[in-house]
Amino acid sequence: MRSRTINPKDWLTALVESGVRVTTVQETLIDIFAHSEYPLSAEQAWNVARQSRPKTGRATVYRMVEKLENLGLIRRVHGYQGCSHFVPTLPELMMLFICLSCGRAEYLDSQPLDDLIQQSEHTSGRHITDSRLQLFGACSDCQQKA
Amino acid sequence: MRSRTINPKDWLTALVESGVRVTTVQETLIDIFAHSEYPLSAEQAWNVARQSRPKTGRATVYRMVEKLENLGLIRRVHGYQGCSHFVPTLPELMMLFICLSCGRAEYLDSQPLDDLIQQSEHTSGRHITDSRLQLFGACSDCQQKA
DNA sequence: TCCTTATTGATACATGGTATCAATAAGGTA
DNA sequence: TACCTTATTGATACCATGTATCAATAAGGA
Repeated sequence: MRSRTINPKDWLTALVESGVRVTTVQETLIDIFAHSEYPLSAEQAWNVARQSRPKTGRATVYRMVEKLENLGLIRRVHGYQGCSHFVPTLPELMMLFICLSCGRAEYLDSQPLDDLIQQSEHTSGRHITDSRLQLFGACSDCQQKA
Repeated sequence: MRSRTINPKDWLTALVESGVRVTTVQETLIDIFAHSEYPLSAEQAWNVARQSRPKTGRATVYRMVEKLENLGLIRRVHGYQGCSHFVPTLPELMMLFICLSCGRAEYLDSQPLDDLIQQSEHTSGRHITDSRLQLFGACSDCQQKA
């Protein structure tokens, strides 16, 4: 169910196309977010970044996180541990699932849900432009262990 | 679509049953949250509360908000303005809709969605215990004006 | 290689939320 | 009703997370 096809190179390309200069901090942070299986906060990303790049500034990381979010490359997780963690965005629109036991983020096909939403738009007169759709629980691994 | 049946008296009852003493701050805050059409933050609730009760303490309001949330009487809105706003919880499980134009919160029937989720549980081996389901866009009023 | 300028990192600051603790007031009891 | 115990409150100080500022640095075109 977790078929992530995230290519850090594409992220760099997206950044360049947004008109910024390519720096080593960017590459470091892109790598961190693109490869983490767990939602990361800016603070956590900062800590990870300094392991390989000790002088990395805190503000810089916060700025990068904001930029990555604005470009749609990472996506905020609205969870129990707060709302300041991020996961990579998949190319397709997918629903997030967070395992409360192991903390991992999984992506679920949200097509049926999208259909449902589109249907309701017609009948209600509302116009839906964005959604925040997340599920919490136990992933199948953790479910089996329990 | 917005059929709110919230009774402040029930909230007081719920508080009492949770084993706390009934105070005037509680009544003030319950009234504020139960009657607001817009999601309110603790800070906003504090400001409103002080209009009728000037000496109300900030920490007290934060404490009450936490208590009301724990009792399930109010519910956190995960939105664009941050994740620190709250709306009254309806007796039934409903999906939240926030109008990005007027800011009002509406409640949508989430039964079809619940069915969908339950279905996916069977096929995936996951166990879903909680969900964060919110939609954003323009309500039918704002949609017509545009 | 040089030069311009976006980006960075250090610092100070703002905001949102929490811990502490003496003063207050609920509400049971005599 | 007055009293007493103790939960709750409000003021303050505090902490954590995020943002503004600005001189120093480094991208990358000329």
